[in-house]
Amino acid sequence: MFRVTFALKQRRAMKENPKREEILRAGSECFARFGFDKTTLDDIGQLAGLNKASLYYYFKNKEDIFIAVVLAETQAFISDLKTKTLAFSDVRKQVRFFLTERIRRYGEVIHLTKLSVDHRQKLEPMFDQVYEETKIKEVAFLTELLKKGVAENAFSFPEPSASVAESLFYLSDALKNEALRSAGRFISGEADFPGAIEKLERLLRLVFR
Amino acid sequence: MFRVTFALKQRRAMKENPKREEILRAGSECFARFGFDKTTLDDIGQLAGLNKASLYYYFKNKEDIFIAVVLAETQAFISDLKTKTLAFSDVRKQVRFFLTERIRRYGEVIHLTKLSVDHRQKLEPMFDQVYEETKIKEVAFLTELLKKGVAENAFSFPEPSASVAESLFYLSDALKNEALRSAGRFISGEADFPGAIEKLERLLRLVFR
DNA sequence: GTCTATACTTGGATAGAC
DNA sequence: GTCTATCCAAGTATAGAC
Repeated sequence: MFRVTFALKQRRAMKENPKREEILRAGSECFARFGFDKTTLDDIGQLAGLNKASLYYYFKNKEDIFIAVVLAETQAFISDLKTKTLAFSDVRKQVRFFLTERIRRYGEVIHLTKLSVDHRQKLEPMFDQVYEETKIKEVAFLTELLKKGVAENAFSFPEPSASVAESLFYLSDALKNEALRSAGRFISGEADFPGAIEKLERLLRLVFR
Repeated sequence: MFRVTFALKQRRAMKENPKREEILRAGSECFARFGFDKTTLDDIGQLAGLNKASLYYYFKNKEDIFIAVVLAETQAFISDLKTKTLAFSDVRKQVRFFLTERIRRYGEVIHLTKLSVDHRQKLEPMFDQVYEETKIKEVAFLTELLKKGVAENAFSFPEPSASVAESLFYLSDALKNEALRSAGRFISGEADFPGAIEKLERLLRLVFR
């Protein structure tokens, strides 16, 4: 329910506000290059072709721009992940790709989370919110994949596909987060994503026999 | 003459001022990560373990720190280049490596030149100075290589080694700069150094028969 | 030599003209 | 909707205590 409201707001914002979109593009570029702290509203404004004061017409403050950027990037990330997943012909390969790729690709998006300790604490609730949003969609997608696999007799489970999907998703996520945490959370650099992917693949080999 | 004075100043500064050295290390790290504009004196001070006001005991201002960092990095770059060059046994290979490697390696040092247009104009004379400094040393080194090659009968020229060295050096430099300029000078990113190296190597094959 | 205090400049944010 | 003017906080730089 919240999800629907949210998605609608997003879609409307995107379709009916080209300037807002432009600001998001500018923000995304600046945050990626400089990180949150080192990005100024002048940076974003100049890139978007607007006076910095005008940014406040579209967003509450700098953090709000950042949140919107993270949200948009996450959305695009998931959307692209689904497309790439469905390009595989074999359902097992789809499941495997979806679960491992989201770990690997997380490393590419993570530049957005170059935050000072101060801002990290302030923005953490927002991250959790985006995270919950995304989780629901991802689990739903994975559930569809599994159901399809069961229907095609590619594999079978003693439990409902939805529960299996949730378990597998949490597994993938736990491995991703562990890789992150061991490298200092929200600090880019040296998270061992390849290690996490390797662990996950070994586990999938067991699950699929 | 200027060169000698300069080198002495450098050496004394390095040997007798461990704190100054520490500031340069801190500055180098910050400038590399954030660029000149986005680096604050607090960033450097904290990393060097000094109050930002104390930085002014060692340096005139922020630009002065930046200049010293560029100088030190350039020095280290050339010194390392010489060592790596002399590791080759064949004189021809030494010449070839020296001329191509300095193009390739320039790309790694270039992060230091992430400057706003404003600061770029202000600091350009300084860059030219460092550049002239370095050029003399590099040409001298290349001249030695060529003389050695001639003495060993590895190759011969109708002109003095010093003039040939200068010509070859300018060639290498022109190719480097062209690659830079086509990508927007002092902007890192997409300079075509591989292309420049390729051109140079083809030319060297002609020069050495 | 290093720091605190402070003058001056730039960045984040608001008010209000157009 | 967008901008100028303006407030307050952070950044650059200086003066001066210790």
